[in-house]
Amino acid sequence: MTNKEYADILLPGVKHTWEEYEEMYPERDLPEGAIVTRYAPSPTGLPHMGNLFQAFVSKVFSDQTNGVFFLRIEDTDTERSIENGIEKILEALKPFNIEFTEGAISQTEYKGNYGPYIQSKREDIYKAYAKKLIEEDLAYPSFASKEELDEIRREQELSKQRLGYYGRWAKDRFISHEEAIERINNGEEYTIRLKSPGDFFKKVILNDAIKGKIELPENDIDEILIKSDGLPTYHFAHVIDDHLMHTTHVIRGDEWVSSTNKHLQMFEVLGFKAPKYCHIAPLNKNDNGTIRKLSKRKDPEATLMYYIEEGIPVGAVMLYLATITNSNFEAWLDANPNGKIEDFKFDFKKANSSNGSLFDLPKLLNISKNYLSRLSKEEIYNKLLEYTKEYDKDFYGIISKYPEYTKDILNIEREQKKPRKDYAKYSDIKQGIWYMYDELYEAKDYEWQKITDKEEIKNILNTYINEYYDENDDKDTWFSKIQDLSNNLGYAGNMKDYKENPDNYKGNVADISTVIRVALTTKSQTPDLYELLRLIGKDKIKERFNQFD
RNA sequence: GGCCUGUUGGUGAAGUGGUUAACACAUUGCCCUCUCAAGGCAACAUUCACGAGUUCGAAUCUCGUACAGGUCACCA
Repeated sequence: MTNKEYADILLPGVKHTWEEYEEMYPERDLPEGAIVTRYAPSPTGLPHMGNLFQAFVSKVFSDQTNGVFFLRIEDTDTERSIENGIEKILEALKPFNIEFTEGAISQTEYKGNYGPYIQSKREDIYKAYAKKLIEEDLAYPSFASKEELDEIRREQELSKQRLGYYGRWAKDRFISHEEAIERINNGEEYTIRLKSPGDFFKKVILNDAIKGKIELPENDIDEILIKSDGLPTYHFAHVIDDHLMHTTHVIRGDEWVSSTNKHLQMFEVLGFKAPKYCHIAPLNKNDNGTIRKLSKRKDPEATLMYYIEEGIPVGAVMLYLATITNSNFEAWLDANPNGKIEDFKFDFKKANSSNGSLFDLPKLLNISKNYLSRLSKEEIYNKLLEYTKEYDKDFYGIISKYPEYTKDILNIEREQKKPRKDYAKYSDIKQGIWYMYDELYEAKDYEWQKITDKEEIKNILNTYINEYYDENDDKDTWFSKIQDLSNNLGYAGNMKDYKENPDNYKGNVADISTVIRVALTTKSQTPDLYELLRLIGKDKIKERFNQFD
């Protein structure tokens, strides 16, 4: 019996030969230096921050070289795959502007010439290549059951040997074709394993684009290529797919580095050119002093929905991911405040090569503050509208009723060189400006400061509104009138005077304006009082001044 | 246990044989100021986990130790 006939028996019904597949997926026609990357999740749940980070890095590198960034679904674990996994992944990623140039669109559709992009639909392809290896006597059927494998492991542990199906432990390597066929005919289940040519005591070099040179022992384990359900293992699927899809850079989590010797070996054995590997460190978190990987189950901030629900701007999240990717991004942004992520040249060498970066929420919030302060009033108004529509319907109703008024409020000290930075999230905004709306304003819980005497307060307010306040004043005359008022009532209009001789005065101009501020808003801390008064208007100011008693 | 990787201030980090060891966040203090938010200025690692070695010279190179992470599935 020839090896070819043997391969046909082991993997029957394969429609195409590997040579045919090679022709079906030719080299890509791309400009010099174009990077082809992919995001290759298993549809076992929703993507989390770590996944987003990986996708972000992959996209950034392909974008800046006019390359390709595609989505491949790795669903060879039928047990763990969830319903509508692809749609859920796409939907979760959508708000973060992760768009793919090609790949799966839904369970049944895809775009691009290298599909299908769902591994369970590529079964024939993997088998075609497995057959090639069987024909070349580089792969063989293995009948070892779960129990037998457990037994081997036990023995290895007991005798303190390296774990795995290799060398003399790989007994099925030596099964004759005849015996194999007989056992198959008897209905025994089997896998296809690689006949590993590796020597554990020799080294293979992985030149990682991020981590640099890493020496690994050659792989000598007879890794499973095709599982007994006919689907490939991750390792085999990765090698076949990234070869056929012409991935130039495999960007993945660094939990894979210790398996990379297997992958390099498979590329070699199949005669393929291996891609460049870029292993990125995981996102960590400081949990009461211990550093651990960000966990989807334990950490709310690991889930993508957290950011949407909290109202943390997606744009800020992306800026934060950019600074984690290349720490010099931050300095660049500082020098180019209106710079876009697309304009920054990312570099693998500048990526964090250690054991992981701390995912620091306070830092992200700081970036977010700056981000929000740079938006125009229209931009922030529209974003706020979007957010409240989903998460604060009452407030949504109010701000959509008064669009121009709301924009003016949001614009206080905004469109200037050093804008206010008081909000890190869309959800912070309401508590900063609620008192500007009659629908939300309540004349109670006044935060009076130094001046608390009711009669004194009334006197200040009445004098101010009747004798001093004029809506047509510009800011300077507005303030000088407050100073006049202060002087006339026995308060220092000038802070310096007050500081020099505090005993000469009942108080100072700050106390006076605080009274006005609190009477108007109930709060002692607000944005610029001049703007607030102007926006509220004289009639309503009077109304509010009369409400507190 | 084997294999791989890492360890720079409270935190994230620059740094690749000669630097006063960048920068950012946080913190503290001062200034500015009608409150706040900002902004400005300053302080914060005599030292880069520890121990040896190479070198005129080491955070940077070598070895060892400690600690941390990853990985050793018919999961990805």
